[in-house]
Amino acid sequence: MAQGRILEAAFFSRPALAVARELIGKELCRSVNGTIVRAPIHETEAYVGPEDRACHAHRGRTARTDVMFGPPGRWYVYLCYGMHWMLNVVTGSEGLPAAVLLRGAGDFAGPGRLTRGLSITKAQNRRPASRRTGLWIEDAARSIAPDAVHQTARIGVAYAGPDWSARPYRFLWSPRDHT
DNA sequence: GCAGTGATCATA
DNA sequence: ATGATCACTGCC
Repeated sequence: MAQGRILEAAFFSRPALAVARELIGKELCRSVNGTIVRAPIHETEAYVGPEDRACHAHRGRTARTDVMFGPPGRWYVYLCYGMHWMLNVVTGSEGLPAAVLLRGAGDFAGPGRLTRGLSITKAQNRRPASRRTGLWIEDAARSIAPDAVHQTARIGVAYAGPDWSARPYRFLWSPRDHT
């Protein structure tokens, strides 16, 4: 299978919502022990900045959220519920904390299953998305029909309050949908 | 429906 | 030092 163009900082240095939408259909690529796995991304969520009450950076710059304040195109990986690694990519301008959570790719449905399936842990935290670090994203050969990308509220963010938790910042690839 | 599991952060 | 919280998953 042909390799696509590797997405660089220019792709990620835009608002999280645009990046989250356009990541649908791109290929998440993981290299472990010389074997490369390419998984089409089918579910993402945008965490748009410090004003976003669901975004970890809403609480300010801490040891954990520091990476979101840095340059775009780096991985933000953190542990949730003591056992699940969550994989995000930092977006937007340096100094403005925002990120996109990768919730599903290939056969992996759910953010915790995705990281487990691709052997992603805190070892990838703060590293750039690049071939060199073994975890990157490529443009896909296939194109996604615009009406195949759906939006819903984000999952598991009720703590953010009715306004922010209801915003349609989750993007889903639903190729078989018909209306 | 809810327990597991441990890093993180606010509070002291 | 302590306790609450948590961008989830799997099993009841």
